Amino acid sequence: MKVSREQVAENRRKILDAAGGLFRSSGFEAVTVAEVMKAAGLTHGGFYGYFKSKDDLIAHTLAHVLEAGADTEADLANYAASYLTPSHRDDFAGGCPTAGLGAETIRQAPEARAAMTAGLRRQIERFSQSAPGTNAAEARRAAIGSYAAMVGAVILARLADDPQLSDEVLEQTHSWISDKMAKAAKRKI
Amino acid sequence: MKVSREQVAENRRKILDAAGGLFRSSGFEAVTVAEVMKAAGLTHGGFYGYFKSKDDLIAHTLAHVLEAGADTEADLANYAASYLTPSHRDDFAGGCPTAGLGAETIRQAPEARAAMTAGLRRQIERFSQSAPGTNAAEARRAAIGSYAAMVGAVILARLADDPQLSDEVLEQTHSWISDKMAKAAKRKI
DNA sequence: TGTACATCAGTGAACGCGCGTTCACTGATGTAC
DNA sequence: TGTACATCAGTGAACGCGCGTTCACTGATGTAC
Repeated sequence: MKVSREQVAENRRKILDAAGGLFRSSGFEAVTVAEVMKAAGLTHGGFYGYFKSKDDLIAHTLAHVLEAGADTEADLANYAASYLTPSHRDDFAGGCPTAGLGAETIRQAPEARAAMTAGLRRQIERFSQSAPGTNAAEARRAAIGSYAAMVGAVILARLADDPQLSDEVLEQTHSWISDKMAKAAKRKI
Repeated sequence: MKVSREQVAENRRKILDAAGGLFRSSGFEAVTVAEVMKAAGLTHGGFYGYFKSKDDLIAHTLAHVLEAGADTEADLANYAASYLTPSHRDDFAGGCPTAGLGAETIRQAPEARAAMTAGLRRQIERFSQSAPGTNAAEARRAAIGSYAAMVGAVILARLADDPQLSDEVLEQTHSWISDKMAKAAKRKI
C-alpha cells in the first residue's frame, strides 16, 4: 500500500540507521538486504524503491553514519580518551565507522571509498584545530598520527581474543598518545 | 590420481601461499575455494582432502602467513620506515596480514582470531626489544603505540581515494612516530 | 469541501546465479610378498 | 629386485542453499475537478 511522503522520508532514515548498525556489527557482506529491511520494519521487496542496489545502500549508509559523527566531540584529547576505551571497543553497532568498516571499504565501490575519504578529511581537519604543535603543520601531523593510532588500536583490541592484551592495547596506546601530546603542548607554551 | 607424499606436502604449501595472497588482495569472503585451488594448480574438488572447510583454510592461512613474517626485520624504527611507504600500501598480496585482514578477522572463527592474536603478541614482543624507553614498560608502550599507528595508517592510506592525502597519511604518521622515538631515545641517554 | 481516479510505496513469491561442499570415479603410488 | 594389489590424491559433475534482484499485485495517498 502507498504511504505518505513523510512516512517515505522516515522509512529511508530507518533503513539507513538499521544498515549503519548492522554493517558495523557484522560487516557489509554478512548483512543481507532482507535483514536491513526487516530491522527497518519493512519487507525486502520494497528495498529497490529506496536504493539502486546493495552497493548503493553501502555508500549512502557510510555517508549517513559519517555525517552523524561529524558533530560530536571535536577536541582531540577528549576524543582519544573516549575512543580508546573498552566500551567503545565493544560497541560495534554504534562505534567509529572507520575502525569498524574502513578496512572493508577499501574493496568497495568508488562511491563508498569517496564517502570514507570525505570523513577522514573532516576528522583530520577537526583534530588539527585542537592538536598540539608550534605551527599548523605540526598540529596536522599530530592529528593524523593520533587518529591512525586510535583506529589501529581499536582494530587490534577487537582482534585480540585475550581481554588482558586487548585492554593493554587500548590503555598503552592512549598513554602513548597522551604523553606525546603533553610534550608537544608544553613545548608550545 | 594419487600423488607422492612430497607432492602432497608441496601442494599444501602451494594452497596456503595462494590463499595468503588472494585473501590479502580481496578479503576472505570475496575469494572462493575454487579460486584458491586454481591458483595452487589444482581443481576445487581436492580441497577437502587438505582442509576441513573454508574457515579451516582461513585459520591455517593466517598462521602460515604470520609465521612467515616472524623472521623479517625486527628493529622497530626500520620496520616502521618500510611499513609506512606507498610500496607497502600498494602491495596487498604481500603486505602485512594484520593491516590487510585484521579487521575482517574480528568476525572470523575463534581459530582465526587466535592465530592473529599470537601474531600480535609476537610483534609487540619483538618491537619491545628495539623500542626506546627508560625501562621495559616504556619500551612496550612505545611498541604497542607505534604498531597501532602503523596498522591504522596503512588502512587509512589504502582507504583514501586521493593519492595526495594517502601519501600524507603515511609520511606524517612516520614522522610523528619517528619524532616520538627520537625524543624517547635521547631521554634514555 | 467532497468525490473519482491515477499514482506509487509496500508486499511476498519467484528467479537465477554463485559458492561451499559432496561424491563416484580414475589412475599413480607405495606396500606386501 | 620384480610383480599384484590396495590405497588414496586428484578430478569434475552435481547438489543445495542463500542472497541480490525482479515482478505482478494491493490498497492507501493525494490530486483533479
